[in-house]
Amino acid sequence: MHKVTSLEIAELAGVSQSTVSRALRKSPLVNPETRRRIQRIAREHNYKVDRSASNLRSQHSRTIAMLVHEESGMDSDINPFFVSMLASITRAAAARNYDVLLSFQQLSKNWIADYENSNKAEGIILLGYGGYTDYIRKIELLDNAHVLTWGPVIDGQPGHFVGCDNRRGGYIATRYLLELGHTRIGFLGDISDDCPEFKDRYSGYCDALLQAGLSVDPELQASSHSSMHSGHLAARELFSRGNGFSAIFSSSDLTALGAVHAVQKENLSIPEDVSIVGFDNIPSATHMSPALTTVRQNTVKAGEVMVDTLLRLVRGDYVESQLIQPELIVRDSCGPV
Amino acid sequence: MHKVTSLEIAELAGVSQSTVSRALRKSPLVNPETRRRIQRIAREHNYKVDRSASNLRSQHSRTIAMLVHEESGMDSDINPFFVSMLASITRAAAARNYDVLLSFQQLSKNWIADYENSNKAEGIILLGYGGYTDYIRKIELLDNAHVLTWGPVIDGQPGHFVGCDNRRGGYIATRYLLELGHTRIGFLGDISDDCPEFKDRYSGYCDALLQAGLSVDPELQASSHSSMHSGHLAARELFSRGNGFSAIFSSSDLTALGAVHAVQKENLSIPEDVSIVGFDNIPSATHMSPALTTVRQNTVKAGEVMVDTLLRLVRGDYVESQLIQPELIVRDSCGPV
DNA sequence: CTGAAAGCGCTTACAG
DNA sequence: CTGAAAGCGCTTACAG
Repeated sequence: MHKVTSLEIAELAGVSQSTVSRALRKSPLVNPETRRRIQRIAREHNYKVDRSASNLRSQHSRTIAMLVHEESGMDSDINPFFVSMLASITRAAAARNYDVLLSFQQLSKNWIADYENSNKAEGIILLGYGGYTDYIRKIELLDNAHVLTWGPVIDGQPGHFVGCDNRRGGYIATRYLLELGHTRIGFLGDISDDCPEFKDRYSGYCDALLQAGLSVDPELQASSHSSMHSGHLAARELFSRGNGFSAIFSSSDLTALGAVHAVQKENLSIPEDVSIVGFDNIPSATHMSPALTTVRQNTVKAGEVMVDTLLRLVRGDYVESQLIQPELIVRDSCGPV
Repeated sequence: MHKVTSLEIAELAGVSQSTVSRALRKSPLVNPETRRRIQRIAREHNYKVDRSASNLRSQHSRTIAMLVHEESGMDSDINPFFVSMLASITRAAAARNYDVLLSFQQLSKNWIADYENSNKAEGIILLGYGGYTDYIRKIELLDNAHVLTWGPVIDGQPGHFVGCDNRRGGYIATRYLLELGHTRIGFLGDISDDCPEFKDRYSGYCDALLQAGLSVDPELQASSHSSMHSGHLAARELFSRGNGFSAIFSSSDLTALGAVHAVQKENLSIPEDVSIVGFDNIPSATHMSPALTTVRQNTVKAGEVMVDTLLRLVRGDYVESQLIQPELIVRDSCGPV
């Protein structure tokens, strides 16, 4: 199959190659009628501008790279939330005429440098989970590169971040449970410095309790990372402590899914005996029974903000970390105490 | 930040630009010592070959495109199985020095043509679900393009496919349940022509039953596509028919997850009252309780086979559809009748 | 509004 | 084993 070039389109249209190039780039310099004719001929011949040539000449790849990194290897639960983010970012990029290169790997300084130095991508979006402290150490080495991370937004941290207002998310979830009359509310999630996002959700949980005149009982918190298995274990630990609780705020939906199993194993009903609120609004949250009340992180918006922010970074504009506002989605997993 | 070129590396190394190019491409023509020196200098200056220039000159993009398409829009369950495939394909491509462009969108003839005509990608991998009949109609329009699909392998179908030996998978799952003494085995999955993969799994199920001297009871089959919600409904339908069964073979793990919920809602225990076998071996299958016995589709192998097959297609080699052999993973969700 | 021309940074056939 | 040179297919400054 012969490859059509702009020169051939030019001959067919009876104009110069430069005019073809201008016409297809919608340059205002070209006579509208000429432009239309050229576009028609290009379409008829399935002509597409060669991206390598275009990139080389213009020194822009119009491509961003998306790196999904995991500390723990591939056999862990991949959080469906990240899959949504992946899709949103890809769509947002497409809408701005950018392509997305995908890579799954450990985070390495080389990988990042390679993508920019080789002109494969103008900037990089990092999605992942795992230890924050390790992570931030690697990010520090990269401050010249155009790298944007989905994650916790913390004052003074190196690098550029976009993330959810986790504290606010924790607050609205807990306040909702308080309004239903619950006073003994469990919290499922790792609140160490290595998980600042969960820690912030916990802070919001504490804010709500204190504001309601209640105290925070550390016995009601059980560590869990974002997986069904881990959530199941954490909920069981809460039960085994025997302190009694009528509601659970789970720092992720996957964790909540595991907790639901644990509750049902105790022959308790949701929401009659135990109310549960999750975090993320993954697709399964709608489909499980009872449908899960949860805190939605707006992935569509997040994807757009991330792409726009990255492109500003690429242009050299000043960029601040940004917070996406979460929102409570009320479904069937919570009831009055 | 100044961009380093091969010409500058050449000056630093005291050789010509062509020699730098050869050295970095590991050409045997270059004196080994010279090559090492050039490589060292390139490394020290963070030099990376400009991909646009390299691609333009060599007329190869060393990139494949991966299109994840959905009939049903983004708010459906994304099957974790596809996420594994995505990751495996990306890793396999990376191992072969290929980049992966990602796109989520409806399947369109244009999209495909654009990627090849613009030299963005040498070939395309299609991952998705939804109606097979619609799908095959679109594939038929593309037979010149380098497109490979993960899906059902059917004699005489247009296009190029790699898929799991679904019939065999259905057979080994059902045979295992038969060996445990089950004779009334439910099947969850859509067996219409629009879902040839599930239909094949059902054929394998029938094979095993017939081979054991049992007949196939259509009342024991309930339609379901691959989601928790749909699996939950299908299992409930099976219960409501009141025919009695002691085991369920579910045509996907997501469906099995929904069925587990339905069984537990009936106050029945797994595996004491009902045994369940799934299909896919998604990460949650390990983590749920009881851990799910399932048919594993080897996504790592599948990713490698897909990339290799696509690259052969790109080279113009003759390519046959290929089957990946499934394997039964025994966990805790099945017991003797 | 249009064309001729330069040049982006490589790869590789050709000559030695 | 090495270098000089052509050329991949565009974009865009320059001249008209």
